[in-house]
Amino acid sequence: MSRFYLTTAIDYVNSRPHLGTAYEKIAADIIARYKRLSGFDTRFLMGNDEHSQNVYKRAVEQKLDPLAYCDQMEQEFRDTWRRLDISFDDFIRTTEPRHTAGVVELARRIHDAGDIFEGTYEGWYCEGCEAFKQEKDLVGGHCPLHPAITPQWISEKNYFFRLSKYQQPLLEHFKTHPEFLQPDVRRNEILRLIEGGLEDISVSRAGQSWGIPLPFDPNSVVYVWFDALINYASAVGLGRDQSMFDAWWPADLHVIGKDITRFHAVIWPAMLMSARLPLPRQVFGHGFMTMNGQRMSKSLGTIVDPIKAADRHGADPLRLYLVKEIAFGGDGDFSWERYDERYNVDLANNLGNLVSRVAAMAHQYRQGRLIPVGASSNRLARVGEEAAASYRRSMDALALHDGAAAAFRIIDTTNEYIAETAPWKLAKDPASADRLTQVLFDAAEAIRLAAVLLTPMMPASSAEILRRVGASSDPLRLDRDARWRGDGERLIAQGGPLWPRFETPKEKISVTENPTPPPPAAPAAPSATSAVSAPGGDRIAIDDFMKVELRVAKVLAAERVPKSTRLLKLHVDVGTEQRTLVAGIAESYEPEALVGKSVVIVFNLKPAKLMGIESNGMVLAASPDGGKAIVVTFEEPPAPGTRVR
RNA sequence: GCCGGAGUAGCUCAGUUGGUGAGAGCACGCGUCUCAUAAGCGCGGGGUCGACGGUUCGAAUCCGUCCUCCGGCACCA
Repeated sequence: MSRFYLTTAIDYVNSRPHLGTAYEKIAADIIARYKRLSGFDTRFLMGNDEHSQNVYKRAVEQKLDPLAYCDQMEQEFRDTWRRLDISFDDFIRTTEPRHTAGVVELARRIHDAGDIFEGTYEGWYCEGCEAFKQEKDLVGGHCPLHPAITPQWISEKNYFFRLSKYQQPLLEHFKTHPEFLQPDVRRNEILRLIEGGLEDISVSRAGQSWGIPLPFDPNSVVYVWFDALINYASAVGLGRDQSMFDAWWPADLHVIGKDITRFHAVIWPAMLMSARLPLPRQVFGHGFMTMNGQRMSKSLGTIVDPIKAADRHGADPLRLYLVKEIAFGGDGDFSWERYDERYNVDLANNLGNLVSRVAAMAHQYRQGRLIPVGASSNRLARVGEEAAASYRRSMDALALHDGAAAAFRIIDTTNEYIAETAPWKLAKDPASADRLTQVLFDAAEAIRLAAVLLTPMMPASSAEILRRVGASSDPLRLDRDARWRGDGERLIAQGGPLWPRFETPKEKISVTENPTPPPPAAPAAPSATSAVSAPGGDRIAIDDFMKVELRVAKVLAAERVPKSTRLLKLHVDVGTEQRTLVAGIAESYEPEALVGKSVVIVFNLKPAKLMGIESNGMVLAASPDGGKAIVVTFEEPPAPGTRVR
């Protein structure tokens, strides 16, 4: 039997999975289930990425051993995936010994190939800014912001991977394998990036303990990205079980988010080329999920909890909504309103109701037994066969949304067919007895066929529908079960509504009230003008707010960040000290215009590096949709350092 | 700023190599059946196909310019 090995990205464990993460797993799961249905011996891998400094820090914050913290997170992830009915065959964690074995093996191979070299990461370091400085940024050998401090020349030993060497081989591979990276938008972007030249990349970190030690220098650990990519190979036995590895490698498909395309379509294949291992057959970079048109972000409250979403109507309705609404590869939007709407239309009104009415008539007129007495309806059989063929074409091309739509064409046609044939009229005329039996049989058969096609999207619901129309649901095979079947007896089972209609309250959305009923509080559809409409049911306590320390800061100096269009580097006085911070306001403010102004900053924000500059704080500014930032200032500036609340 | 993609009905989108009077689903309105989950089915309103020029017998479709949005380079603090 031919095999199919597919993977999703492994997830950082520094927060619980949100709907965007879940979307990727659901899509991959639908592909995996489709492949099984198509008769492939399928292996579906997922996992967690644990060797990140952020994970380490998060664990330390919670006073946990990093591994214990990761164990805890693994449970959270597994719980979510179970709730969403994700049928992974294997789940790998980068802290497992089997992964280490794979990393060691691959690192050794690349090292043996001469593609790892020792280098130093070095530069001028300004203690005042706590950042490395470019030579060109220094004025007379000193940092312009700290003329009194002499910058230090610091260097750190690192190992580098000779990525540059693989520019041509990668271009060649892209040329000969147009399917390697999909969709095409992604492919073109990456092609241009490769054409623009590749730089060697650092693959190790010195002086850290959280990570996998390099086999040829135990004082360094493998850089987290290099480490993470290898999971796809270590999970199928690289460096540990050669026969298993031979059986499953190369992977047929890596399903990933578009943000990490470079790693999967450039670095990863180059690593494999260096190690003389076959390349994965395809990388698919899916789009992002937005919530009511806005990027999912914690601070905006636009994170959707996949478990809450599944609890609202069920895991299957959620899966169907995501895959049918969003063209696979493109970005997609989630809104509770739209989710409810699709649930009612597709499932309650069309599919669910169709199952109910056919079952009811089969029982009312034929005691639940349907035996075909003549030829099937030409129309239904033809639409069914056509839809099944189009479904397979779409699914093979990973056009999952089209696949789902094809299945629903059968359902729509069956509803039309019932209206046309009007079985309740046939039932009144004894002369039409055979005709009635056949009509009901055909309707049941059409439902069966649609349910088979929908199995990857809605595994549990499809099984229940198949049971109700008297068809078997275990080991389904597309080549056998996705054909119109005009023979055989059907014992129809009745049951309650598969998906009760969901009634949305009629009153219009208001800003203060919780607009939508129970499960998750559905934020009112915000107009395009307000980016900050707080979800009514998701307020924070005063204590939460008090964690944020806002203070008045006076701008002492400001300059543009080189090569950046949006960033300004500010040097500010916060009363007790002076700080450097970076703000994304260069599009609306000239640096000179800010000097001397008093602004509000988040004082107790963790430092972050932007364009190589460490930013110690964040300037508050309004961010109108599509407009330019407006910094919060004062008519009468208080003394620097004054607390704002 | 550079590169790429997109702008079609209130919303989400389809529209193959230019050619019958511009489509689908949802939402809305009307009608209708009664098997069914106030579901189904039928009909309908509504669009200067982003703007302006050009090529052509003919342009949503090809070309140019511009506007807006999105994405990547490259940065959400």
